Amino acid sequence: MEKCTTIIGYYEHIYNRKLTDWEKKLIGDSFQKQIFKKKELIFSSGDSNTRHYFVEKGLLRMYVIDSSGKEFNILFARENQWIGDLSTPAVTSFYLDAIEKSVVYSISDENLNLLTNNFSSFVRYIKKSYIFLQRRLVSILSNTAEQNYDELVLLHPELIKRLPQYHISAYLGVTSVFLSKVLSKRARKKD
Amino acid sequence: MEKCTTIIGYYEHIYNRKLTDWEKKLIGDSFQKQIFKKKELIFSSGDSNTRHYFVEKGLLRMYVIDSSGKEFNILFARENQWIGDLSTPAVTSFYLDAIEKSVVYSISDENLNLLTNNFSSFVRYIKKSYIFLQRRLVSILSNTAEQNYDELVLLHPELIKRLPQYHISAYLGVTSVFLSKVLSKRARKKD
DNA sequence: TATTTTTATTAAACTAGTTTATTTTTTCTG
DNA sequence: CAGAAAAAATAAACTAGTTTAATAAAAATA
Repeated sequence: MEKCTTIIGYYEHIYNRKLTDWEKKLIGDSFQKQIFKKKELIFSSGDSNTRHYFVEKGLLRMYVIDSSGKEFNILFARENQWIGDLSTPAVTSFYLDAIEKSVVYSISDENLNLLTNNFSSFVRYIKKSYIFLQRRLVSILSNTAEQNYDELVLLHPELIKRLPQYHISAYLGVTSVFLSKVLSKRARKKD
Repeated sequence: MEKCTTIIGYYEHIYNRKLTDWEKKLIGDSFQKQIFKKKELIFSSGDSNTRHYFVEKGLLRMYVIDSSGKEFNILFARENQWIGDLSTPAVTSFYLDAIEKSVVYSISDENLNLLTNNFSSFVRYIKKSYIFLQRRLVSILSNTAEQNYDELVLLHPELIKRLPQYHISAYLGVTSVFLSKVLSKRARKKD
């Protein structure tokens, strides 16, 4: 499986030892070498079971498109970096494309799990935290403070009740004065 | 170790099986029950080797304070949720405090690693990704677009060279028009 | 329940960032 | 290297969000 030398090198670096032939075979069988040309779309919002990508050469970006069609970049990956939606195999809300012609090794979530027997609670915790944070970043980048407030009400109504408003505004990235203005304007409209 | 019933219950839920007495002892020895009163500070920016916290009862928040003294909340944790700075044992730039009187179980990063033998490359990848994203969120919340541009130039000069400016603006969460304006204004000043 | 402290509201002047459209510059391709 | 296409700059009118400061309402505590 000489085609996977970069990935094998990466793992040997991470583990700080040579890999066995068996391990090398496992890697060779799990990863798939792919070449994407400039601007090529790798996965789209709506796709499920997206793969994880390790960049050998080139530059990828993961991004979202908001309701008005605007793109917001979430992450870039260049040589020797990983990129992908950690919420896989769930349906993704991200797009992944190549900014430059890129050579990558991709792996399914299932194979990656097999490779790294990662079903411990801590891994779940990190993964969930990461997905949560990613969602937040997307919201902050692409929504107004008012939209983010509504989202918070929808997803975490208990928090709204338990938190003083100034903690909520700091969470949304706006001043307490502004949040108060937004809410009072809205309350007035309802009457 | 009956004091850790919540944590043991949590692990039994995660693993979907009963824990052995040995495992229960390990948990009992690793975790430390703590009670924090309302507004009590748990850790501060500058602290190193901060612990991970599992909330049994109450509400915690992790936040940053920007250069102008403004607070931005990064994460809240209520019953049965974890909170902590995943970049530990490195020096943290976060603050953690209790919004309500809280009962928690805390564990050191070292013990958590022992408990979940998590030295696989995938765990490192998630952890690094998470820390990276967290840093980005903090920047987006607390800096202007211009400051974020400077930070990007400082930390990732290669990216600036490899990316078209409109991808950078989308990364910073502003329009390409605005970034262009900021940069040209600054270029004019330099002359 | 009266008082103090904390939290939320309002106002007004200001700044950061958007939108749309046009022009200029740079990069890609035949 | 000419022409087309992609990216960057500019302008101007606009909106989202900030700042400071004063007032009002709600919550905690004696």
